[in-house]
Amino acid sequence: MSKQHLYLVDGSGYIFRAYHRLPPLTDPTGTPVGAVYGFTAMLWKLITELANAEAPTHLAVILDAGSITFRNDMYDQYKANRPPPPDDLIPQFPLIRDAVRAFSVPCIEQEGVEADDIIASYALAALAADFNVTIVSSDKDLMQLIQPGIDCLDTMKNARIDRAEVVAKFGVPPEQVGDVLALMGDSVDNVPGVRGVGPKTAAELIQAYGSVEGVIANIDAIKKPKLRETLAASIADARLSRELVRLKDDIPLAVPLADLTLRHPPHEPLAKFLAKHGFRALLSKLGREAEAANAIPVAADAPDRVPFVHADYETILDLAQLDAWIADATSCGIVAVDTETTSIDQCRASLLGISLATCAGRACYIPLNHVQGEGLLAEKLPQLAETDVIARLNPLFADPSVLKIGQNLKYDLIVLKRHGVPVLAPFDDTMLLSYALDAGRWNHGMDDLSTRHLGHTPIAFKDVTGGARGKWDFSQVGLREATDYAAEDADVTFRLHAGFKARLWREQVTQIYELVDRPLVPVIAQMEMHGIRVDRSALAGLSAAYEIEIARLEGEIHEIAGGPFTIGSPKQLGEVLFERMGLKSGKKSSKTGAWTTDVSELERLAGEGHAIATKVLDWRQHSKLKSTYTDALQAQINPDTDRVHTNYALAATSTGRLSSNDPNLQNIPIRTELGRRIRHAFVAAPGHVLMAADYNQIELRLVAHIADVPELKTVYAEGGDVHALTAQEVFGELTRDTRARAKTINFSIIYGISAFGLAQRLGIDRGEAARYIDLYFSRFPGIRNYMAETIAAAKEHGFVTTLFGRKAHVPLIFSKNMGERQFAERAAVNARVQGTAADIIKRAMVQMPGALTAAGLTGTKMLLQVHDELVFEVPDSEVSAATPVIRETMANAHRPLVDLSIPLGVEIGTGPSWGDAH
DNA sequence: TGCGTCACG
DNA sequence: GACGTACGTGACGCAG
Repeated sequence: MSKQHLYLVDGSGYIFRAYHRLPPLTDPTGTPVGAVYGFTAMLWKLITELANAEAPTHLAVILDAGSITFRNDMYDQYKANRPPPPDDLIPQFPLIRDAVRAFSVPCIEQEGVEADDIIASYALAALAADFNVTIVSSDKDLMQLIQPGIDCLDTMKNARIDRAEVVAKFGVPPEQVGDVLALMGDSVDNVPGVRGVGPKTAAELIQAYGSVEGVIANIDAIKKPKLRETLAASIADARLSRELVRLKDDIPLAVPLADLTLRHPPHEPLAKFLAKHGFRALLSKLGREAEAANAIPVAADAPDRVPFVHADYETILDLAQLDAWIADATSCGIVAVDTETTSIDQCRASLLGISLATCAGRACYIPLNHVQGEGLLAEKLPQLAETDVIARLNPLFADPSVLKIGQNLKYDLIVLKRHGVPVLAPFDDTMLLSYALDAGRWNHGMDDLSTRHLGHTPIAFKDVTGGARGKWDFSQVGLREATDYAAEDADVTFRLHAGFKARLWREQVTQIYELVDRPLVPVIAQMEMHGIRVDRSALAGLSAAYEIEIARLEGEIHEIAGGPFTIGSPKQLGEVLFERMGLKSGKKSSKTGAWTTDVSELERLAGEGHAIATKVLDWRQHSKLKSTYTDALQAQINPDTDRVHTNYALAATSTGRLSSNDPNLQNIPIRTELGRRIRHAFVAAPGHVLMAADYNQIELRLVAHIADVPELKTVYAEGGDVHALTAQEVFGELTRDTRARAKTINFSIIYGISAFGLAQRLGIDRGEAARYIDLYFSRFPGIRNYMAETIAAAKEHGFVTTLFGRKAHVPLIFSKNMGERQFAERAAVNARVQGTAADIIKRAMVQMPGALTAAGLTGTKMLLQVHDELVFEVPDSEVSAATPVIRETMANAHRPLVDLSIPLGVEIGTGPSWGDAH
């Protein structure tokens, strides 16, 4: 006969996790119930779905009764930093007690102690009574309790945590976890710990000395001087922390163990509770189909109410079927769309199929060009004709009353346009919604979003196409499998949309999404489709010239080095320079222990007169230019258009900037004459010129505005020289040299200044750099305030916002590690400025097509964006008319959303090539 | 795949 | 007084 098994649910911990993981659902009365739903579903699962050997015989939910406990007597700052629960979570606490009662499960809480203490007391009492115990929690404090007969269950990850897991996680067994936790401290609970001691150090110390007291007794034996000092200074904190994390395990049991017996969930109260809050999926699981059908479901669509069932996805093979889906989409007023193609290159990909979803769990795939067999033997499977399907879908795609949803819709927009779909509007993009909500917190790819927000990981593309190497093309995937994969993507997109859309207003990012990022999609799609003309033979000529130079330098380098080696291998180069040749003090070695051979190091050697260093630098420059630019760009020319089509990533950066890839056209050389030749290979089409329009010092202008520095604003208003002003203010005189140094100082402000960094850039010592910074701040006190306020805002919210309301999350601002935290502080300061500049140029791009059209400039095309620069291809006849339109559009791009107290300067140049347009 | 390096704003 | 040190990207070659 199997043992009795008590499950102790850590209610508080679970509620918070459910709240953050689930979308903001509301019940029919408008009460928020997302966390209640998550909690109820978890309890249901626990009671009904565990296999016999693990099934609970006894169950209790433990909650925190109040925020003041006996630990506050020990330390009044305990948990003092904890923010109050979010507004819409507060009304859910009583509902969770209702839920527990509806299951006829005891709900235990007690003033003056924490849920963890009650759990500890019950766990040990039950163990003594020969129960098995499972603690449903992922709280690290509770892991102290794990021992034979007691384990932890993380229901979110569906993972059991036993002794071995604890050892793997903490480096010590459960009975020593409390000692490790005490040394580490906990910033959330405000357990002081020992400064500078993280999980690794704490584990090492406890492994060596057994306990906090053991460490204290052996402080003198600790090798690292810094650690020894900190520990010696923190003995009181360490002892206090040890007591704070110690669980109180002898609380009298408020409800005797016998009363925790789990009875089969009584249907009536539970059904009533589920119906009241609209939890239809659970009602049907309870066998209450009728009530499920009648209940008003939770609003905001609970995406995880509906399971993912691949078999439910439909393959569309006849027109009547297709028409039914189109009718469904039209009556729903909303449809998720996804395309399957032969390539990730949107400008070359051809269409294989289209999937649609009209509801969570209701999705289909319309295969168009799937084949059976390979190569010449490939035979097209019976499917609907592409032209017929496109003709039927076009009215839906253009229907203003039907919202189209996509994930990275720019891709689909381009592919579909190339296959006869002129319009896809109105639309929402889940990738961009996620970006507006969570930029800087995580990536915005569909698989990650699905796993994170829906708790479901979609089928991986490479699993469908046969292994890592992609044995097959997606065209050869069978229709059933293709449907499982493709329809699931549309289904996931549909479900993600509901959750994101509900958060948009609440989290105040509607403007950035609706007026900046979303309208940019068709604009960028057009730019990518236009592409830019590249002179292939010019590139080939450069490649050949670089090749000769590389070969020559290679010979000379090997000669000096006394033998051949791979110059491109930093490892080998370092060994040659600093070991074989014995060059002096090539000290710097990094994490891998290898010699540093970067530009600054080689320049130092060159300055000391080592010819080999100069030659290696030269070799590096030539091989960089050849491999990354002249060779690679030739290969990127699209044979159909004879132009290069970059791909702009709209949700890749943490600050709101775009990024460019395949190929990256935002890092084409310009700073050196040698590299600049590559820019001359970017040319205008016959009868056109290239026009480059740059914002002048936009980020520094924004600093002047945001930090409200009167002197800087005046200089910008009067068209003066800001670097000259800075030179005058900081150095007291204006010379070529002081102006150059002032320019560096101004840049350092944008990046979040540090004396060390500035010293390195200026080649001066730290003290001097610190004096300049002090002087700068005393001259422009607004800047110091602005930086402090930005950092304070980041610490309060975890993000900073641009003038347009874009959020840039900086999660490391909460790091215990000082280096990481300072890094986050600099990133926060920079993100406001960099992000606002990104918003401005994005607004310019959104408004540009309309401005050009309104001026009758139908031949002028926007081709590229390089952060503060836009590149256009302009017919010769339109050059003089286009210049003022582009200038005005860019200079006024912030209006009417934002007011600026400085003007935005725009510099415009034209020429036959990009190199000539600057 | 991770690292070092270097191209850009 | 020590810590590590500018902000944001993408692509390449090497070596495990």
